[in-house]
Amino acid sequence: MTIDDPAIERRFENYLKRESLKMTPQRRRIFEKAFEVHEHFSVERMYEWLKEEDGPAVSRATVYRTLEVLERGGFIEAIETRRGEVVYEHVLGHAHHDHVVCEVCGRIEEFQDDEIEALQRKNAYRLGFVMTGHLLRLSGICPTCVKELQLEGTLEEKLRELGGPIGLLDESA
Amino acid sequence: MTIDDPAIERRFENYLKRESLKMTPQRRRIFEKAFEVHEHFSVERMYEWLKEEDGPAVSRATVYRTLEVLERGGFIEAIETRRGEVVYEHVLGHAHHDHVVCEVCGRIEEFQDDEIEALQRKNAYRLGFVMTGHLLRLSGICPTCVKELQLEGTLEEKLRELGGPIGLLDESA
DNA sequence: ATCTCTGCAAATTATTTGCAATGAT
DNA sequence: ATCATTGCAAATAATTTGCAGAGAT
Repeated sequence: MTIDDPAIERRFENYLKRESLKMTPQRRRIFEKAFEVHEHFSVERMYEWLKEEDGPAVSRATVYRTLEVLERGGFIEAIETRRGEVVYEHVLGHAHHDHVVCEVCGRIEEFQDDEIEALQRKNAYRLGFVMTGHLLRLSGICPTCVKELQLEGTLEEKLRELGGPIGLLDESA
Repeated sequence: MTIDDPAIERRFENYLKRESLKMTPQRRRIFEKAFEVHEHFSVERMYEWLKEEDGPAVSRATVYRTLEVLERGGFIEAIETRRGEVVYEHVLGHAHHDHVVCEVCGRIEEFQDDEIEALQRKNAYRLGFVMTGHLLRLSGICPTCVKELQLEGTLEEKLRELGGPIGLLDESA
């Protein structure tokens, strides 16, 4: 673990205690890995990591179960990349942020915008909702891919290949 | 179909032609149903609707395949409700909008905010991305559910039951 | 006539679950 | 000692796919 280690791990222990859950070697390994890496990870990747490195074995089922615990506790967050793909990232208590995902290479960047947050709350409130959370994910093409695509053809062609919505655009047959 | 029928259906036909796809009775049924209903629907629900009503039979596989075509064409949009649940809604060429989903009952409301859209674009641009789309989904508790929950207990208790992140909140053991 | 679609059933993929043994408090 | 957790393998659930026959242009 790289940042804030003992503090955050103690919180995890406290959390478990408070919820009458137990600290096990498996949970510790998963927790530590989640905070050690600085990438987004899927269930499968976490499972692979732990299998490669040595330490108490961790089954896939346990990874699923533990990530769920971590998510409930607010230690990690799930991000849905595109339909079907779920990746996680740890939360360090640092300010919340949202993501921009590159449609081409999958690269994920983060950003944070208080104005957007405020406007979201305003809109929920206007509809009578108590807002409890949000998911904001921008899709786009990252600087690197934009450059590459421009070498090969027009951006529009490429967007088309990516399966963009083009049915509503033209009136002509 | 209720709104703008012939026009939108002709667009669909054009789209198919342009992509060398064929108009089949199955595709027509699915398309028309998608624009007839004013609800969000899942693959399964669409399948059930078509099975109940009469007309040319449509298999589940075809529903999957056709909804994908419709999505690519921009005729419908997929919304991911919560992890795993995907529902669709038709697009009428009307302004884009986002959603607020009730955590308790699943009710979905829509809103639209140009300021948010502009800020999104700004953030993507700042990171060097060409923005191609976005997904914004607020979670919350709808007016009805808020009322019900207040009858039974504190909102906080209930949020806790819903599995809110509570691990990072308190420092104390 | 040609090339796409459809339905079916099998295959895949992702995730969940029952249960007996193990381990944490 | 008690009660939660683990691993396994079986069970689910959701979606995809191969293929032969049917259908659209």
